[in-house]
Amino acid sequence: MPLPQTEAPGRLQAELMSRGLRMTHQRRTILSVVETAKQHLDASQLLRRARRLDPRIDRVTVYRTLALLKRHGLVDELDLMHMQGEKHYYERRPQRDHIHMACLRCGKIMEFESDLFDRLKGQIQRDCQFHIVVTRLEVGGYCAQCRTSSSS
Amino acid sequence: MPLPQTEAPGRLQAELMSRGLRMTHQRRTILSVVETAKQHLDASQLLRRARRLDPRIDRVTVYRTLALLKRHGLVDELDLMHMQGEKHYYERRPQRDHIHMACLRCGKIMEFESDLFDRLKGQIQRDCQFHIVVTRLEVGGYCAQCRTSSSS
DNA sequence: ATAATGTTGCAACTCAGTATCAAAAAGGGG
DNA sequence: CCCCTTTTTGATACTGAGTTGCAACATTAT
Repeated sequence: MPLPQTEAPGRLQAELMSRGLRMTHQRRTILSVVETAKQHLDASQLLRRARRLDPRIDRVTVYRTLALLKRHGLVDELDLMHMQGEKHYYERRPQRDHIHMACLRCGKIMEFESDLFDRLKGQIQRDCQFHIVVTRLEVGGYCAQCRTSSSS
Repeated sequence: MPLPQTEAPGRLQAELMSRGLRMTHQRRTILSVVETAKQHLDASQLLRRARRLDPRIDRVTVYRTLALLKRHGLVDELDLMHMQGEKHYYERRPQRDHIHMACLRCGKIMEFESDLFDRLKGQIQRDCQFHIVVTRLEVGGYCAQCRTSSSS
């Protein structure tokens, strides 16, 4: 039974170095935070965690590193339906795209993979002759718990 | 042959009035701008157009009216992959959801409807027991023209 | 080690969107 | 038609995410 995507720690770092980018102490720190995150983090949460490992990291460096990772397709930027403020959230780009569902009542974020989604992307590429680089499918609504517990 | 969604002008206004909301001069003006827009407009573009019809409209009123329309599900808010700045774009909520494709090179926005997308939403509701209120599927990539003309 | 080049921290800035609050306008009842 | 209550508005000040410019500093190749 194959391991479900061996999330090798240091993978991001290896990717960047293989592209000839300088590996600074700050970048290493930020990459490790991104790699070990269990939830979706925004830039200021990332900064706080990075500073616990190296207090002299500046927020500008976090933004610059995130921009770098985005440019190289190593992280995806999410809005999560802008449920609080306009900040963005980040996650390592997964091997297979998934959908983000945000419960408008409890704020929970759920992820969902689907063959239909993969087929839809294929259809877009074919029917629209559009070369897809990045997709973002976000859904707002009410989760099973919130649907039954009182509202809606 | 049925008309493809008679975009009756004044429809938004009628919707809001039927919900018991006060119809002010400013709201009427902003609604008419939203209804007659041929492209996706951001808040400041909406303000400029509204001011051509009534110069004493304030930008705060535009934001408030957009929030109102969003709350009532009458407009959708788009990010269009944040290609320039973090502003949002608005469009009347269509009868059938569609996908927005943004060309990362020329900036063109394309729309696409798909049965697969409708089926995917159905699958989400069923498999995740999630009651969908709003969806946003945005795709970034390269359009047919930009793919062939020089870069890839 | 040294030099060339890329990266960082700091501070100042931009820009979209929000909060507050007194003044003005809607709409219902007489 | 006018008054009264309630909602809406405009002005202003503010917030908060993200960016820019630049001198000082770290990284990598030599």
